[in-house]
Amino acid sequence: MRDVAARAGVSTMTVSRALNEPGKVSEEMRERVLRAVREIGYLPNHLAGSLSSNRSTTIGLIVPSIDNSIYTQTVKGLSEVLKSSGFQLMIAESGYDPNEEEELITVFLSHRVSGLVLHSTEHTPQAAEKIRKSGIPVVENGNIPREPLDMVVSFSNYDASYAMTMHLGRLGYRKIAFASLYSVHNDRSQDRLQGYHAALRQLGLDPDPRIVLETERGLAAGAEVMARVVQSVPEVDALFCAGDVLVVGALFECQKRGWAVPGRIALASFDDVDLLRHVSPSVTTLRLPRYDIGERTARILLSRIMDGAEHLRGSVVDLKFELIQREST
Amino acid sequence: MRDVAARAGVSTMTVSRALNEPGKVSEEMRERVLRAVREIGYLPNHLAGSLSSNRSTTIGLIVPSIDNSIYTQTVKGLSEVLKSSGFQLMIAESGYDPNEEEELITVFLSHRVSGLVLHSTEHTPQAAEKIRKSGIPVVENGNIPREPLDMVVSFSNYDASYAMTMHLGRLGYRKIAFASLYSVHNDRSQDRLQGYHAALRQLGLDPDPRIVLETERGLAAGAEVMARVVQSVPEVDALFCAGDVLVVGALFECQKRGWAVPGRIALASFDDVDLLRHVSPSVTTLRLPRYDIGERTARILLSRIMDGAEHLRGSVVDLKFELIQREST
DNA sequence: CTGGATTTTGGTATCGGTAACAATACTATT
DNA sequence: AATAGTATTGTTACCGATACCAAAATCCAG
Repeated sequence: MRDVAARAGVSTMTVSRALNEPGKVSEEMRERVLRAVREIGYLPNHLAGSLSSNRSTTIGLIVPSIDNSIYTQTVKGLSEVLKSSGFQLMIAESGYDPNEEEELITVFLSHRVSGLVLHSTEHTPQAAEKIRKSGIPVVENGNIPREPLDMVVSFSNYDASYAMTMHLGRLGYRKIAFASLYSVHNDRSQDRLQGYHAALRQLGLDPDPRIVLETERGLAAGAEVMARVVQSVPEVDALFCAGDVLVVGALFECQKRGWAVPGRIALASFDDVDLLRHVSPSVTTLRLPRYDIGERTARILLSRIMDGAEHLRGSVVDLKFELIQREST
Repeated sequence: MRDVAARAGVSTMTVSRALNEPGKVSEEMRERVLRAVREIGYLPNHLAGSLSSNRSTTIGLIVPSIDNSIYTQTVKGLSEVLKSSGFQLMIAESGYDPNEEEELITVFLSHRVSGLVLHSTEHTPQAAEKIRKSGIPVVENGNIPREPLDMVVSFSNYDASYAMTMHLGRLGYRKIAFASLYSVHNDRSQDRLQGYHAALRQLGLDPDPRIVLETERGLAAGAEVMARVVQSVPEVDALFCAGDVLVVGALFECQKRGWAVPGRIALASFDDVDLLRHVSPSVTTLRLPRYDIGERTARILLSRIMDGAEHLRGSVVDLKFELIQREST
């Protein structure tokens, strides 16, 4: 930058202004500076800029696991909005471990990110304290937590799970099994389970621990769950797979065993991946606002960061989901 | 940091060393400093550190599209290795546009990333020039380009496509259709197409432009391609879907129409997603070293950055793929 | 044409660290 | 015990930008 200033015969301050606040510099100066920039091939140093101005243009994002396709839409939403405002995304994965998350938060804070997006809503007390102390805005967006750190943009896993279970009940299913991913350190899973139970109560159905299962991700796990449930509790007439692509594994298993869907057993899922519309029978599921979550998250963060919109602190955006009835129920 | 130094009664230099080069500081000092750090709740400022030392611990990654599950494994490999060395990942998407990519490279360079990972291997001349000028190490990992910018960690799309086409030929298929994603600004698609053609020549089969199609991503596109190919050229006996989950859409379409797979038509795919093993018939495909690519990319980058391993400049790591024969062919 | 208001430009300190070298304390050797 | 050698700590300058305030240039009404 020194070189640019020298070449253009102006001070570094003028160069800085020409680049960042073009309005505050005369037409002539601006052109002179820009020409010098081009001639020298000058590339501003963002680190120096951020350090000096005490503002940064990076946002930290922590997801439980990067190789999980359900986040990709959200990340895309985030990324697109942030990019249009010149912000950069730093991404890391916590492996569903709150301590790991705390560590990553520390790292991001030391990188002076100007905002944080957390997919998990379970945090260590120290993590919460560090964030509070740093004063930067945070958005949680995997769930609607009982005690938000700050802002929230999400749908309610509880409501969604409740809605689907109620839907199954209204369709006349009476022995509704429930499969989810492991709920340890996964409040999304926990809330889905609770929504399921609440709906059962509402429907006047008795909970049966034999048909409530937790498993790992993947098609094989879904198939395994399907087989186990039907064999241990033959009177089961529906299976609600509240996670990942479990339902597809379950469906394949039914096809293999010759169990009619929904004749023998109905199937419902949680996330509307493209696949569910194309399999046969097509699968009843919930359409979740994955992309919107990312987009809104970015917008609300940027409002806080750029416009200092303090009135948004602590705001909770509960985005709606949609239940899609298809052939499998 | 000033505060920490004061509290511990030492100079800032000693604090800096205690934190970053513990070996160069006496046991006693180290403890004194660490205690002060804890008491004050001091968080180092990475921006300042990087600026001062002219080293950073961030790596820039540019993928064509974030919401594409084929990258997630690679990103995971990258992320895990980088994290273990304290490096951070900045991710952005170029939307398959080289100009956009150039823009992002510029941004990353101004953030002083210490390395770049590019999934695309098609770049603007200016982008190449900027990278060269910056002197930072780069890894391309979506393909093996004819003229690498610097280092490459990938499998060969050409070889993989060639191998699968040859495989189909050896199995006796004579009218092999080929479907890929649009190849404009997508050298991976282009190379796959060339590999296909090379194999046809080797097999002594005539190319037929009517059965070489490009389409968009998604199941619907795969289904559409399937229907179109069979109807326009009934003698087709195999379809090689060289991209995304096209093959699944194609398979569903066959099931819907009652076309036996592989009786009426054989199906082969490019990427071994979990699904292909579980559908019926299971689908012949290529197992690509997605995770390994990320891992190796990270390792080779770190060698260059931390150990200054200049002998690695320009090295090309051609990771092997594996052809998995299943029921569909 | 002049004085004050306004716009444009520049000088200097500073952001929070680290590099490079200087100074001091400690060890080992003869 | 003296000296060279090594380990530890401190001093100072600087990384590359921006904030803050001062100075110069421009504008405009009276």
